[in-house]
Amino acid sequence: MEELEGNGASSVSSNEIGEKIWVGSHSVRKDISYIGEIGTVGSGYEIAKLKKHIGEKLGLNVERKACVVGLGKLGTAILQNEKLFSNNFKIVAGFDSSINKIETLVTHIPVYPAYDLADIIRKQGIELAVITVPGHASRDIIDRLVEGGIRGIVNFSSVPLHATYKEKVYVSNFDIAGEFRFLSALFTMEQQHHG
Amino acid sequence: MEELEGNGASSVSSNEIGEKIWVGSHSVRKDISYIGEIGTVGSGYEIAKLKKHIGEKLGLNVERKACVVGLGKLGTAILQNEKLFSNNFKIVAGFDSSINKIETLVTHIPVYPAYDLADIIRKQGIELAVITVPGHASRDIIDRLVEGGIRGIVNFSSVPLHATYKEKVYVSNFDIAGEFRFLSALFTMEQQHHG
DNA sequence: TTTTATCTGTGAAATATATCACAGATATTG
DNA sequence: CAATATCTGTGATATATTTCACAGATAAAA
Ligand SMILES: NC(=O)c1ccc[n+]([C@@H]2O[C@H](COP(=O)([O-])OP(=O)(O)OC[C@H]3O[C@@H](n4cnc5c(N)ncnc54)[C@H](O)[C@@H]3O)[C@@H](O)[C@H]2O)c1
Ligand SMILES: NC(=O)c1ccc[n+]([C@@H]2O[C@H](COP(=O)([O-])OP(=O)(O)OC[C@H]3O[C@@H](n4cnc5c(N)ncnc54)[C@H](O)[C@@H]3O)[C@@H](O)[C@H]2O)c1
Repeated sequence: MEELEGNGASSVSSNEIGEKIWVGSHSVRKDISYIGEIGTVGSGYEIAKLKKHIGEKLGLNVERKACVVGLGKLGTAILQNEKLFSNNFKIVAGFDSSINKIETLVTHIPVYPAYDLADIIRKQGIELAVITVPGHASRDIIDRLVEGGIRGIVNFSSVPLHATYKEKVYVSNFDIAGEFRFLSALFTMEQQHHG
Repeated sequence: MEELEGNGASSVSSNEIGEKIWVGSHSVRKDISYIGEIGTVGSGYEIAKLKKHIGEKLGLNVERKACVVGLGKLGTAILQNEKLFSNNFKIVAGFDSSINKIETLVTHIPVYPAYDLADIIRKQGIELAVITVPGHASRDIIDRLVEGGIRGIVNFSSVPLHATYKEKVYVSNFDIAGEFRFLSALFTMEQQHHG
């Protein structure tokens, strides 16, 4: 979108969108239609209008606060990469159980001891978290995140986490080793089908 | 599985598996049945046998080589975390375009300049790659990985990559910001449905 | 052995998702 | 203005995935 706007275009067709994201124009139209009739027959979708509508429906226009739990190698890499986050997500806190880590880490983002987790999340209204603690600690961490009222979690620890639907907390598991297994399975199955 | 074996159990029912991974016992049975009839009515699945069968069908018993492209913060975190990888995945190489990075990085895993990418992958038979270069470079990197005969890619760069089906290369995109957007969308939609 | 409990494998039914096809509205061209 | 090209929104169709229900096999108990 930004790319197209940069090129001076002010509207875009379902076909163009489809090509960009590798899906059929049918699907693009159908998906967009779920959030309302906002296209113009003959010319397509007005980009600014489309972005506004999607943003409103999906709550992407409001700024949301995020935190990182577990400031090891991976956690600090993410913490220090806030430029990666689009302007509606802000990492406002880091947590670790090791006081040593907290005291030695140099970053302009406030870092706290992990026992304050639930409290700080609640007080600051943090809605999103990235978990980068060792696997054995992740179960405990998610419980406390939920206790603090977290809404969404990206879990990098090697043990897959399931948030209970009842508590309305959504979690995505990012597991490199698991993904490697999945990818291997894909291409071995392909080979077994004779390739 | 290992957990259950540790407890002395030698077989497991679809029900028990389902509880562990939060899916219905129906689904467990159906999925397992796709790779053959290996269960025993009345007592369930013999764990050792089950693991062997799944491993063979999905190619998880053979050791596969992996590499990391882009040795920045994120890339080195992954490179230095090889304990994270189960014993059938081995990171055998790292790549970066900056000679400086390559020379200063301390690790026991060999690191190479990025222009050798395709060659080294082919010669060493590397099948899997993790991309952790800045977004603008990822398109080029994937082309060269494919050229070198890569089979699977986990892409951390912020631009989503699609491997062409024709070339039979599978890619998974791990995008934290994107996942945050997705999670936000989930819980805002829930709120709009009145919660 | 007989009875009862357990558990798999799978056809069938129910859902969900993706794809298609086209009426009808707008834009563009001459 | 008329004719043609473009493009959306959506009902209908097709495909895929989940869930269900149960026959029939094995194990355990009596
Ligand atoms: N750091 C994170 O937490 C994080 C999280 C999610 C995604 N990402 C994404 O991962 C990527 C890397 O993040 P980072 O924080 O490690 O950045 P970084 O700048 O620390 O590292 C990037 C590395 O890639 C190397 N590089 C650049 N061009 C290259 C090329 N053509 N070939 C080979 N190597 C090349 C650079 O020399 C550098 O070492 C970015 O796209 C970022 O958006 C980062
Ligand atoms: N490093 C990677 O590339 C990578 C990739 C994928 C997944 N992971 C997973 O991410 C997790 C972290 O990886 P890492 O390499 O950063 O490990 P790490 O050991 O460098 O960091 C773990 C950090 O978590 C902290 N911690 C431990 N228990 C805690 C608790 N109860 N509360 C708060 N903080 C606690 C530790 O003090 C440490 O700083 C691991 O589960 C790993 O399997 C890592």
